[in-house]
Amino acid sequence: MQEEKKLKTAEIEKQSHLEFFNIACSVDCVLFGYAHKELQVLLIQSDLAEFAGMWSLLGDLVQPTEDLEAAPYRVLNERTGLKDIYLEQVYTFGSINRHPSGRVISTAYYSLVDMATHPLTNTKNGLHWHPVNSLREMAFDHKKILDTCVQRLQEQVMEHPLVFNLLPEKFSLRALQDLYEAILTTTLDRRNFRKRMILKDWLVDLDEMEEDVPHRPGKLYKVRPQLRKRYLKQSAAVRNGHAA
Amino acid sequence: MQEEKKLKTAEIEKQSHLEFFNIACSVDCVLFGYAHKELQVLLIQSDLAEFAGMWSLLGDLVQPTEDLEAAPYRVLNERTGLKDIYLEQVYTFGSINRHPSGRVISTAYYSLVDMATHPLTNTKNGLHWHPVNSLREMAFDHKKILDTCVQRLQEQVMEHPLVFNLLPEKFSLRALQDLYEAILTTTLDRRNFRKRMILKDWLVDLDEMEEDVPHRPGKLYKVRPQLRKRYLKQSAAVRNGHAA
DNA sequence: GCAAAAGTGTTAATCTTACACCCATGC
DNA sequence: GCATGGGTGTAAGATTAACACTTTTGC
Repeated sequence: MQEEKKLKTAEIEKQSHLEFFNIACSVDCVLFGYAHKELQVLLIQSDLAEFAGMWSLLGDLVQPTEDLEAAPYRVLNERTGLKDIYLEQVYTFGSINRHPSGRVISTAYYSLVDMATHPLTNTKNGLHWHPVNSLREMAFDHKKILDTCVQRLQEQVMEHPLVFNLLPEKFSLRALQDLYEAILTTTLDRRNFRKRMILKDWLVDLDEMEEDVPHRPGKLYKVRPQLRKRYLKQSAAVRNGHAA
Repeated sequence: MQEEKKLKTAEIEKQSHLEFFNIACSVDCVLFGYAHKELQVLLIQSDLAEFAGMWSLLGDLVQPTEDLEAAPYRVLNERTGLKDIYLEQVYTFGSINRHPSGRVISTAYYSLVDMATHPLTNTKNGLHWHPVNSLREMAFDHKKILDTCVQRLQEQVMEHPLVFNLLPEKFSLRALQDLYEAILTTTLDRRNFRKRMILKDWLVDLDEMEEDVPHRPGKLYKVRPQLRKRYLKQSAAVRNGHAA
């Protein structure tokens, strides 16, 4: 008993000097896409035996020479080629045993990525888009991270013009509403939705119509250019200035 | 040029193996108190030469053997003796140069602490309560952290029954309103404030009156006991269950 | 002309804000 | 009785939610 206590103390003593820096910091990116009227998330196969066959988010260790907030931009860029789009920090996960091969604290970010204009450049390690709502189990605590990010996205999406990266440049209000319904997993009243969007003043009426639709064509809109700067493909300068 | 590149590559190579774990993780706690009708924050003198004479938040490195979220509870407990009260993670700060003596990534938490019933047990290193609104400069990036936490507190405070730790068990609506005004740094309409509080159903009318006031005494209220459990002094079990 | 989706307005309910007078107490 | 803050209600405005019919196109 006494012996055991002494050992423990010694161990803690040792750790307090050598192992404080034995915690690694990583980022995990929840990259949301949109296809087939469903919200998608970019996943990769876990390379750990413990999680064989399970999907994981895109993550990487934070480099000693990069700002924490630069790390998810790097991951995003490495995986999709995208450089300067909206990324939001959501939460930091740090349970002792969340990573089987060591102590890793991970900060989660989410972003919205246009799957259509940024096709994956490779499918190594099973990199692929997966419908968010058909995911049950994931590697690490990534299901929890994903859920937290989906919730945050849902909270933000009505207040901020985030979603326009997920649509082509020209889109109909119906397409926009479909997207919102996919994100919020509800149905929305068409008239109220249109009123709200008009009120928000995020859209520019293009005076163009849908073509080749088997019904009455809808008007086409685009997002106001200023908003594109702020939330979508934006300059590095703006991005850095935005960091909280 | 070529030489330099080679060196850099070698350096990065080295870092990728040895120095990934050379990033330390810490937590910084923004402990809010309330006195003299002002929001206060618990500060300590910075022990670094770089920040001589400046105040800093209470922080500590995350132990290798504790969950990230356990760390702020430990810091809180070490400084105030409080064990189980509401702590919310706010944001993680990780600029390369935020800490002069090494790479430290810090996750910020805030909490609300009753200064009256939990007086400081020591004033070592200048530990003291400081009015939030008279702080200009702080050590590290702690002013930014503080500002972020104040903002989060302001966002949360009307939606959640957070503030009752900052008042005695029995309080008048006026005292409650003073507190809200201190937190939000606005004035509030008395009638509308009272209506809102009644609507929220957070309070129990004690059928008692203020005493020894030089004017008409007000009714006394307490917070509903269930809410005390959820947000205030709560059991460790509840706390652990609450972690996001 | 039929199927399919676009487009459009009004009403009721709710919530938010602004605002003024009488009341109870200590001195 | 006077100074101080306690206590109360109402009306206007803004926001949100519910709801149905006509129009345009492709086939």
